[in-house]
Amino acid sequence: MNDQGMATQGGSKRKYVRLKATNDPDETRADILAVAQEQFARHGYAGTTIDSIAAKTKRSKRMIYYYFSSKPKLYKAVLENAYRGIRVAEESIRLDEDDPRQSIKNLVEFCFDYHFERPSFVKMVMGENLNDARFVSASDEIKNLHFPLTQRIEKCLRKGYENGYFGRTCTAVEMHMTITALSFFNVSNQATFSAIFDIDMKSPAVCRARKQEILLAVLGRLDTKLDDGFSTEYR
Amino acid sequence: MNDQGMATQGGSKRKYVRLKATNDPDETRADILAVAQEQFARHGYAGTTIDSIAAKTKRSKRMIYYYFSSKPKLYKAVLENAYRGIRVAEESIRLDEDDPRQSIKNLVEFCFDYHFERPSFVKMVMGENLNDARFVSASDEIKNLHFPLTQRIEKCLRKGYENGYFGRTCTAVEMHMTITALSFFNVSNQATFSAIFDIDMKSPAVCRARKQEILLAVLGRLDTKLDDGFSTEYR
DNA sequence: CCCATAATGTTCTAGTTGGTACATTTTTCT
DNA sequence: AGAAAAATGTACCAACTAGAACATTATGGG
Repeated sequence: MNDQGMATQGGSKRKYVRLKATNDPDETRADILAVAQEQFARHGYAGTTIDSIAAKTKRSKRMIYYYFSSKPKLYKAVLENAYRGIRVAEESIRLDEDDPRQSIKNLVEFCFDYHFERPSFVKMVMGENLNDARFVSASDEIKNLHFPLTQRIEKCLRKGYENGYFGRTCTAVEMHMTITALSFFNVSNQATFSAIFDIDMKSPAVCRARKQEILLAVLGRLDTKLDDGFSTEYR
Repeated sequence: MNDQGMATQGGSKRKYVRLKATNDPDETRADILAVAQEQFARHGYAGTTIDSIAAKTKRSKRMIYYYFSSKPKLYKAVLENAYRGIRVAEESIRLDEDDPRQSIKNLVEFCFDYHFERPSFVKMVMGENLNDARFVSASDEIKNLHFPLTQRIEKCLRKGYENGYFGRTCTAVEMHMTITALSFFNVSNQATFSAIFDIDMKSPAVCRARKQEILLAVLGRLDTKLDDGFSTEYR
């Protein structure tokens, strides 16, 4: 792989990429990053030791400091990499279907699947929240990554409301939060929920049912007219 | 406080409770437990040091080992205490209203508020999930605490469906999961969401709107008939 | 009032962990 | 080929941490 001598996606600025891989900084960086994500996700920031990362790496501990300088900087690199992943993936969601309900369905399906298939991303985000989002707050890159999606959702919601597909509407951020919450929780709290209610939330059947459930709640939110005889205002 | 010489709620088995509080095991235990919950919630299991707990306690580190033997046992005590708290509180939710939609509303409101007001409980649960629910799985007490609520929810859902209040129904566990997910996420991911979308999710206005949003989704789920022209089956 | 015991304080240690100093090999450029 | 620079390996340390050893005080029954 990468034996064409072409530039790699990594941050290396060398003119010519070496063909032999005895010393391979890009590979080393990527290796460290992948192992670090796995470890930080599983054991949290404090629970992860640089030694444990190094042990699972093809290179030595020295390399972690060589490329990432310190534990917090390594963590930050992992986190930004993770957020970049979901934001890029979101671009491919189809939100311009003729029937906006189909767009919302696409959104739910993407969100559910993305989280379900990437538990270590979910755990990274959980870790950040336990840490009061210290690293997310400090990263301009992460904070500037979300605008596109909410704007597209807003467009979709407006279309659905104006064309009479949705009886109600809500803000794009609220919609995004609802869908994300349901998709996220399905993974983030899988361990305790599975243990307490004695179900296997990873099984295809349960997973399928849950996805359908989420879709019903989300579409129900946009569709319902329950004003008849029951006020939803809080007393 | 507790100057009547009556038995305290703690595990002490002394016949007579001391009136002076120079040595006060119940108080010491409770103090340690509260501080420990706060610390474990904020910094996770690995991130919390016994020394840091001791420093915030009125007593010394020695007492932590005196009453709780080890770090994992202290953690387990904190966790069981936290779960006991919510299960007991759940008993007071009114789920037998004439209008089952009101029951569901009560449930949503309770769940939302309980989590919102107890971020450290939420964080404990997050920590457990990051740890693959190791302690929850090992605690029979926690696992046997949930039955009452789901049974009551099921009764409420059946009544609502049979009496025509709900156009659809679902299992009690699904309903519980949906409501919990939305309420839980609102707290668990507050930090990253607030940072990324630049909103203050702790403000009363945002909080109120969010609660309403959740209620609409949940009731919408039970109410909607969207079979007209749009199938929710996955293709 | 005295003593067994419960409750608390102080000091130390063995093991870990983030990070560094120093040494060595590999690659690139001329 | 040979020197400079990049990449990697090894050995080590200072700080921290869970827990234990040892010492002391407070309490309540007789």
